[in-house]
Amino acid sequence: MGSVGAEAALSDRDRRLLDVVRALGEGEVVSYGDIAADAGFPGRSRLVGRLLAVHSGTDLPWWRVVTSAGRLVPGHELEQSTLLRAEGVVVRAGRVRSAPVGRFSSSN
DNA sequence: CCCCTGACTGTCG
DNA sequence: CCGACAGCCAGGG
Repeated sequence: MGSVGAEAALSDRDRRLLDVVRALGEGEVVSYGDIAADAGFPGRSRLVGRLLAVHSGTDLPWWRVVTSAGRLVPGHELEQSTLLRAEGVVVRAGRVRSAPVGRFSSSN
């Protein structure tokens, strides 16, 4: 334990937000607001965006997070769409098939 | 401490 | 569908 991992520097709030993102499974897509609300911080959607932008590259499945409109992350649409499609999520014109209200599957 | 920017969101036209 | 506005909070200069 004594390792000073990046998480060690995180505040309880940030850690909780990241925890919610990590809890996402394959084909499960939610919005920034959902993450924030689920972590106990309704309305703090911007925090999630900034947090993901900083921590992207770790164990964080950032591609499972989209905007409330189902819009993919600007600048990462191609990569994100590829990752989502690989999980069975239907992506169309930089957008997920419906509103990010939970899990997305080709059979749902 | 002030000001600007941002991987956000909902409303309005 | 898209742009403009307002509300929101945090970080960097």
